[in-house]
Amino acid sequence: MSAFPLAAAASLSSSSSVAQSYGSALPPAMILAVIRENPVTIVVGETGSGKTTQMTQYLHEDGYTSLGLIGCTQPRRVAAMSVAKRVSEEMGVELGQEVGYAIRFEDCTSDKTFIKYMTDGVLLRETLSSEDLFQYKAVIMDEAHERSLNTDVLFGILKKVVAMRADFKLIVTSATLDSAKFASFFGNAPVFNIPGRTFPVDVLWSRTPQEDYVEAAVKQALAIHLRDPPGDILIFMTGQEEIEATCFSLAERLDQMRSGGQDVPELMILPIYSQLPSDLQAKIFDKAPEGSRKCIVSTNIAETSLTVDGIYYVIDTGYVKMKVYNPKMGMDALQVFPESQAAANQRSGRAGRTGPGTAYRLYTESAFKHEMLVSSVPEIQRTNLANVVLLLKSLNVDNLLHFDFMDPPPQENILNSMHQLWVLGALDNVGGLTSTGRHMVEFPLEPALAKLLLAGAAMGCSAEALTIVSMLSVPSVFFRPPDRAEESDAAREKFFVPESDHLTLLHVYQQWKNNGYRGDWCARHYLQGKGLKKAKEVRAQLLDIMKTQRLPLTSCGSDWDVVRKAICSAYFSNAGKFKGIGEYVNCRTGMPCHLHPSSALYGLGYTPDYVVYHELGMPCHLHPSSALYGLGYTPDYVVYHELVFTSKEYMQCVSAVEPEWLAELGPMFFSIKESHSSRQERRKKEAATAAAMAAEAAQAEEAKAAAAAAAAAEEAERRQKAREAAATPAGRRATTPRRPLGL
DNA sequence: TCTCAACGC
Repeated sequence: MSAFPLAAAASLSSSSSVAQSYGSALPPAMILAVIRENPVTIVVGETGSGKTTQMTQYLHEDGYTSLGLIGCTQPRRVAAMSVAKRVSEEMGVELGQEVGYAIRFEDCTSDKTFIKYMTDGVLLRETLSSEDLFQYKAVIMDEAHERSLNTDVLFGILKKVVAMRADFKLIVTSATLDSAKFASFFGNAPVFNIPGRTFPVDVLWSRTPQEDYVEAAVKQALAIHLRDPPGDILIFMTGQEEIEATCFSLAERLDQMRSGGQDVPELMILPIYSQLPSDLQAKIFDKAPEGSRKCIVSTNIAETSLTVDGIYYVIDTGYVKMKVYNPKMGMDALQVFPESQAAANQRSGRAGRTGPGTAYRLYTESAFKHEMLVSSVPEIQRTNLANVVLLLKSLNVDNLLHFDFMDPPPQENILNSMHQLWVLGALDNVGGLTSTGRHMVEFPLEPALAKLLLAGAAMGCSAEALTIVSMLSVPSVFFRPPDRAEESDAAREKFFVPESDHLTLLHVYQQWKNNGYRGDWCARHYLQGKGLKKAKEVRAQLLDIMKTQRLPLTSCGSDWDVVRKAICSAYFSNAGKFKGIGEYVNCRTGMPCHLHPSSALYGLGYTPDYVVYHELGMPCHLHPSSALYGLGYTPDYVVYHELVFTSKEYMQCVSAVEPEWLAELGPMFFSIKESHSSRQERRKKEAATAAAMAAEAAQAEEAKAAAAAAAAAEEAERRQKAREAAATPAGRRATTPRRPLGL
């Protein structure tokens, strides 16, 4: 048996009611003995304890793999891949053979595989085809304290598996903070403590609350740079805008000092956030030249996803951006909240990976103790659960309100998600799965996108739907370097299909295909080649699933109106009705959604005689990245992929739709009837004594509407022409059908 | 009032 590097310092503590004690030195044999004797074991292992790579090998050496697989789940794909690679190297086998990994759209395992690393979402999906996970003898849920949505659902499912199978072992890793809670959820499971090998970090508090934490962080970073011994600095901010402001201000202050004659050593200022193009991201791993140091300004991405060595100083603003779902509004809000105490400790810990470090917290100790939650609200309690509901339904969980969640989500979220699925035709009137629902659950997609594929198949445009769904399943392919924002925006606009952001994505993909899937073509048009390639892979995998589902692959050619209709049938719950310049209202909830001034739909309007009827109305905005933003024509009705409140209620990924489609495809929400205003008009006219005058008035009204419509059409045409003149992607006009919508 | 954290199936 290989040496267990953790054993020397490992100890076993017990949960409240299991009074076992194993002393301070714990050989692997003892850990394995406890696992043998208990169906569930909680392992508290700090970062750097090596548990992720060692535990699977121990279980293998203890014979668990002779009868089945050992699975180990990770919250992130890169972790699943890199850990599998390392373990395969340690065991001297080829990756993908005895040791492999599986992530969405990528299965790197074989018949020989007995240790399998995977994302927790993959294991969750596997429970669909084998409810008791019979192929696994043991599952290790790593980083379970992060409490991802999938982890939490798996908790409930694996608890059942443990109850069903006496031969199954579950090992859950947790942070110290949650170990008692985890142990109690799994029936007083024993708890191991495996100390990590990180260095101590001095925590320094702000004496007074900071009004402007960007300014405070800049000052602190400069103070460290000018005063303290070598070692790199990591600053945590909430988002891209703050990061850029911080970087700018730091550079400016350094310039000022130098031009004032001060001798300031060099400081590499490095922003990092997920939307940053990957070549710029990679710079944070460059070593600072001798005599200088680097200062990384980061979002949460450096809290868990990215680990940079050499950090001795952490500056923590104390805030974090989080998505919170509001079921009443059907909207996500992306808002800044104080971080949790657990997150603060995690951030501080980033200063202690290479040597003893210092964490500067830009808030008071009292704020930490009294204003911060001990740990973050688990994702399952603040998210749309449509996907989870669909999955549990297909696992025959009849009553979701009684499902054994460690922290149950608000009942309202569950009921709202069930309603969404009913609306999409995935659930019947008594909450059972329909055949549509059974088709949908086969796709590793959110329900609306799965529905879009099914609708595409039914309407003869599944090839186009497939491309759009694939493009929405990868990070945005539009490349927007902060220093070339205008150029890249102009490049993006050349691909715009004015009536639809969804069709714009389709257009980009088709152009890329027409240009031989070339990388240099991507670079020229400010597109992420990597993302497009990924979309192509995703498309192929989804196509495989479509084949097994016997769904036809058909193209509608250049008749893209059909595609918009398919989009409408997936997204009619997210319909917005034109309200005023730049402003829409969600037809159902009354939620506001605004057109962004750069939308194609912005700035023009007309009044239809008939409307899709709904009294409520709240504004929603077009996102500035939308093809519909500010380009000059305004459809009366749009559907959107997602509504997120940031500075405003912004719709993301918007398509114009015909009102009669909404009535046809979403009859539970919409019916066509005469609008209030046009009814009044009619009655007025009826009351008029002179029939001739009334007719004249009507004529005048019509002429006005026609003129407005013509003007709108002309304007749209003009803008289109202007864009075409500027556009370079070959053949765009030839392949993009368009007509001014609803005019 | 012209822009969004980072994860995942």
